[in-house]
Amino acid sequence: MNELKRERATKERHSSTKEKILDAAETLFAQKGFARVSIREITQAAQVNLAAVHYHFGSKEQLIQQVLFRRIEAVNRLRLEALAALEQRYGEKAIPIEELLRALAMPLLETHLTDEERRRLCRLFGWLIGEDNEQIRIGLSQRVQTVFNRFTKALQRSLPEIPNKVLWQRLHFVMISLPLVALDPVGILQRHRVGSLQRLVEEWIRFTAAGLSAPVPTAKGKGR
Amino acid sequence: MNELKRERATKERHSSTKEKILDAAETLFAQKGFARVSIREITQAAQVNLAAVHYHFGSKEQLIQQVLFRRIEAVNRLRLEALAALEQRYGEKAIPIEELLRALAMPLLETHLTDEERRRLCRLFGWLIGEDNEQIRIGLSQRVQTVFNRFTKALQRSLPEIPNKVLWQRLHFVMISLPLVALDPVGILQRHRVGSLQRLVEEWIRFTAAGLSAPVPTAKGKGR
DNA sequence: ATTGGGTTGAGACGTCTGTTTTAAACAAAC
DNA sequence: GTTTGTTTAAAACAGACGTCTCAACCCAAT
Repeated sequence: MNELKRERATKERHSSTKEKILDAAETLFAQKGFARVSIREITQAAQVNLAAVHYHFGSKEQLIQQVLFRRIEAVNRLRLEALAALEQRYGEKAIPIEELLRALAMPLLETHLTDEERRRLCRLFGWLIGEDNEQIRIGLSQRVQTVFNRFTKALQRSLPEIPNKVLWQRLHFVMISLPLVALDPVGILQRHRVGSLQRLVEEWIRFTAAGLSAPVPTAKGKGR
Repeated sequence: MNELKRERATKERHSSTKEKILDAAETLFAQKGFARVSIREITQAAQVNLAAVHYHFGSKEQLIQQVLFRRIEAVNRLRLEALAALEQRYGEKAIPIEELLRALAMPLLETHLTDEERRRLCRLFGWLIGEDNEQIRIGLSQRVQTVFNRFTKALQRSLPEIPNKVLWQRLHFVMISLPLVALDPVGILQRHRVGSLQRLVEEWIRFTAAGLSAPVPTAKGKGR
């Protein structure tokens, strides 16, 4: 009952106050980090009242969480959809690693994003790395877990000779480096004209695909 | 003249006010990020007067830069020393990629650091990624450049079949992922008992070595 | 012993922060 | 019409913030 009423009341023009706040906050957080953005800045950008943040979210801390969780869930959804499409396409056959990596990277490279928006999105995840708020870390790893499991399983079929545990670890290396490569914090794109981010990501795919496939040393002697 | 006087005056017990501030600031920045640490917090931890920060550094912004530059220069020094040692050891022969990667990783794994200090150091570089202050970015890439060039050159001798440009790019992937792996933001170490950070870094070395060595596709047709 | 410059101490400066409160509107549901 | 959930407006709160001032201090050089 409450939910229905709220839903209709807030859908005045398909962008509720809550959403406006989330959108503005996400943009600003991505630009300057969580601490350097004030609630006043957010409400001003969103063109809503200052008190609205505390009405809808309770505190700045909870707003930050909502911003992050909304975005990570969207990315997760896209990744799982891409994986499902691949599984349907390949059926019984193992999916090439490169395709799996593309499915992971794609949500950060969506064509409907401008280059600037893409950078913002990646930067948002970049800020996350230093974050040590326990609630955020927990909520985040919970949300990422299913994506991890599904992709590890798919990888396992493509790389049967590599133990599950090692694949898990290597997938971490992959997931950690991706947003940073897409963010391009050192400016590879400008320095050597790589052309486009897509080209850079293709290089990253070749790099990580080889890393994932690296032979593991056998228990006795050195596996060369 | 001024310099001499200052040098002697500040060397009261080999830890000057300036150094105490830098040390305390580094620790706190690593824990909470640059914005969330106040200079009152820093001076309190360093047991110096509040005004000392502005006397020695001018502003908080410049203090941040000093903290970063001091640390990156220390890491650079260790990396170049390790590389020089390798070059002496191997002489004419090409240095194995794994050894080069170890030389890059070593400064973050120095044994005289506790696990907690190591995490702090890596986290400090983590915060850096999101930073978009231009002065910091410029000062930083300047300082990293020589390390990059020297290691690329060494890599080139070990991987002659890979074009220089590609090696440069791949080295970026390596350098970006290293501090994050050492920081272990997702907690691989705890989740699967990898044992120690050293073990994890060895896994990272195997991963990145394979990535660096990945064959590049030839201009015509797909280089498989 | 006194001078003088690098250094420190304690305090105050506006300004901005997150948060809370109060009152008044507004739209839709019953 | 009344209720209910939402939104706005304006103001205030206490506290923290970066910065600045200025007298006091220390210690080598004269």
